[in-house]
Amino acid sequence: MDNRDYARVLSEIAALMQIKGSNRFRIRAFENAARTVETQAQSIEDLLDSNEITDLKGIGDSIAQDLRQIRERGTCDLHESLLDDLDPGLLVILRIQGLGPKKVKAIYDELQIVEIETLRKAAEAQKIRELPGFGARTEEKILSEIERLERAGGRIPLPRARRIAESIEDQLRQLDGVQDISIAGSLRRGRETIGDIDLVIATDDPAPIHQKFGSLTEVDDVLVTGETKTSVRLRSGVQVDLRTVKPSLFGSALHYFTGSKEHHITLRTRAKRQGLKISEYGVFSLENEDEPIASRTEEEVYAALGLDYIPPELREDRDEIERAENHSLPSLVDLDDIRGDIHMHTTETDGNASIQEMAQAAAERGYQFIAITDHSQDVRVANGMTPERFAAHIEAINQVDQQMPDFRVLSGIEVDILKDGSLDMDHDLLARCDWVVGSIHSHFTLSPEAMTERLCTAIDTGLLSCLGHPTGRILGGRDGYEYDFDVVIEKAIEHDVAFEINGSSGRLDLNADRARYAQQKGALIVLGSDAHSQRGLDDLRFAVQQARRAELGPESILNSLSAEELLSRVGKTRS
DNA sequence: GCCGTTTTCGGCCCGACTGTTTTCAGTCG
Repeated sequence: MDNRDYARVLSEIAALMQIKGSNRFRIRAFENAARTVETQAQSIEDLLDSNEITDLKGIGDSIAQDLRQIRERGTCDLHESLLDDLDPGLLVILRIQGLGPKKVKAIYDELQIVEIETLRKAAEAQKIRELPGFGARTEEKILSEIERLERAGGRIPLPRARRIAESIEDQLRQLDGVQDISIAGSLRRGRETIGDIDLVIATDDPAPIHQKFGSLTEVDDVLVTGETKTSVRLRSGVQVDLRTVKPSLFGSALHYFTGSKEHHITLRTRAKRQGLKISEYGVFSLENEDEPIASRTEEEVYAALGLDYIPPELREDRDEIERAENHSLPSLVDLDDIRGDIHMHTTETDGNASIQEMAQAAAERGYQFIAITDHSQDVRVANGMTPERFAAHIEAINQVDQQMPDFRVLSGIEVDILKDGSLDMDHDLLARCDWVVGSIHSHFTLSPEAMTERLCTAIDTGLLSCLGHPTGRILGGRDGYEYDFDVVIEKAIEHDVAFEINGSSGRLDLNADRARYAQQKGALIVLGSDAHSQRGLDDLRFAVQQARRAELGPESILNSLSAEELLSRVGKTRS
């Protein structure tokens, strides 16, 4: 079992306890523990073995005991007894927006409904509106939410959400009276998947802005309208929430709507001890709740709390508040620190721009170098290169390099790591080119032992510069392949092979938790866009943002080096 | 159930909006 399996059981316990009406702080304890387990890069089973599990934030003796039982049986006493009382189908029903634990419980108690399909039929037969506390509006909402859930499904990958959000943001920015606007929520924090999009606008005249927002062509349905808040559903199925505030309150509102919820809970608890209160309207002293001490900017909000500014990517209630207090927050990498991109494709394989065009586009973005890394022949769907084609491609890349005086075009390849760990290209050609991304594109379902062996064998060739998309996961698609991360990290360190954070839309791989872990172990980290077009180069910003979530500064990111320095740092054992 | 500048007990964030209500519980973020 991997960490997600443990986290799932803990989340289910929290959700079932909600429906049962248990103590809300006990529920929160399980929610917190689930989050800690899920974002832990180190395996929970190792931590159980070494008795370090209770060192994790939010995991005490009791939950540690539950985790041991989950390892033995896939469940634990508490989980089982909750499921004796309640039905697991209720967890699915709880996902319907507008139905919280109380309403789910009422529907269960009165009508014994535990399945979406039965719920739909009951709603269609107008049985729901007869229940106490329910009405016709709630019943209609349930039906439309069920339909939406089935159409769209859960969360969407960050890059896609970002593009949708920026298009809406651009339109709203043009409106009269908009003094400032920002994307907020989990999108601003760079979470890898997004439930909905949050926008905050500073204005003195909110009414016409809410009205315009509700009538954008992308909007399918207006869900909520108030004086300060409008929620809409786009035709794409994505929900967008807009909040407007007076310009003097923009900072505190943006801070509030950026979250995370957990960051705020800890922050507010701490503030209360200091005799302060925080809301979206600012930081207040308890003596004077009329005038905020700070509200205009996020920097002022944090300063009023005696804290250094905490970047959105770190606001996850890990240890950032303590570190902001004692001035030990890391200084995070920024897109401006990036001097080059080391993973991209051209028309030679499955890209749609030439070497020249990619180099030009990268230079226009202010980069100093790129590596061209087309596929090897095992990836037939991508028109992978034979050794003959690759040899000619190296020549072509070198020619472009010579034509660009202040720019380096490194010759490279994304070579397939085959099932047995051998590399899908002649070794002398791999040794001759500048940069080798080693990636897995086949046989994803080997045993963890075989996969570990496969990766180590590939690294042992001494020919790799980095591992491309090192876990192979697809956001909202397949999970990554499993292997012993610690063993591969060690092997990669031995041969100076970097781990890529791949920024392409569906990947974000390594994810932030793993990247943080690998870097702390001493591994090298490099960012790649995996671009298949000039515009695809912009995806590097998603890799940068995951690196920021991983708490990495420019000194930990190889892309902030010059091409020469970069090459001297990796694959030192390449002969 | 967890945690500790309130430290082994007592506390655990805060406000907007909705829908079903006649003053507020439930939900969401």
